[in-house]
Amino acid sequence: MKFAQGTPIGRVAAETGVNIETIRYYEKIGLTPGPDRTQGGHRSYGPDHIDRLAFVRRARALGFGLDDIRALMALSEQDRRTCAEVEVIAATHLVAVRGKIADLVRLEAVLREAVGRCATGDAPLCPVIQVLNTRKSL
Amino acid sequence: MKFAQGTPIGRVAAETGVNIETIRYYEKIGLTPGPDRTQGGHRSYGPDHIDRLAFVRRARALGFGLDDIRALMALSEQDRRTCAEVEVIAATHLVAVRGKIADLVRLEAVLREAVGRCATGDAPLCPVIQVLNTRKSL
DNA sequence: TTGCTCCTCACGTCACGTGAGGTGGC
DNA sequence: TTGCTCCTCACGTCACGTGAGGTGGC
Repeated sequence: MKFAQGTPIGRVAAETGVNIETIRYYEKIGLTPGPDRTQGGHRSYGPDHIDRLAFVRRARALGFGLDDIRALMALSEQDRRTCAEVEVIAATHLVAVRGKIADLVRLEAVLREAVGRCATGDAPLCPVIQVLNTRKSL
Repeated sequence: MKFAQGTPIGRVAAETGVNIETIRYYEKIGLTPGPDRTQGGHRSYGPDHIDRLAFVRRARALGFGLDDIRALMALSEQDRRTCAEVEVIAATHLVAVRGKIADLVRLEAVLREAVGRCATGDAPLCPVIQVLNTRKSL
């Protein structure tokens, strides 16, 4: 009576790359369904659960927020007519990612320049402190 | 007896670009010193306070964490021999910024490619969902 | 006097991670 | 039986933002 047992959470974590506590957190907030339990109360996962967690993990790796992921998971279970909605979510996220890149590239340039002047060592005042004391926008 | 009054928090917020609640938060965690108070208990800022808040704001705009900023502010008040320590903090942060940029650029490429295939409309399955269901690293 | 600004709490946000104290299962 | 894994619950993290309920100051 014990064949086809599910996978325990630790193994799921190792297979999906999602931390054990994070798996429980996703279940708690309703992002992923709660699995069956053993008689002792331990979680017992089936292949579907593992696929879902892997999906969430990849979506997180792509920077999607949990609300977006919730929507993406729902859409992924419907027919391909929903691709338009998926595209909206992904395209919006893409814009956000590009915005973050642009911001960081700007910071990088300012930091690189200031740190570079530190390295030359011939600045009268610390160039980094100077930048932080300079009254100009970003 | 009322000349040389300090600046109220609202004006400080407007001048420095730091939100009122954020100014109070910085004071609460000891990042910035608490200013004098009026008889009614209102905060009254002097030029030094305003300079400090502007410093914090620029450092935050460059992506420094509050602990780094605490250290940078302390160092900025010492002689220029501390530039080496400032440089370490800034250079470490620069490495982190570059790491984030690299991560985001990778995400951007994956998202752009998938969303691009959505736009052509001739994919059998939604390309974004496909990416999320594909078992490969990041 | 109006009403705009300021005050102090406390709780919410985002996506988890950490620890305490206790138990299942090979 | 050992000890590794799992359990729940509560609190911590980061850097704030929001709201409640009340008051100062021109």
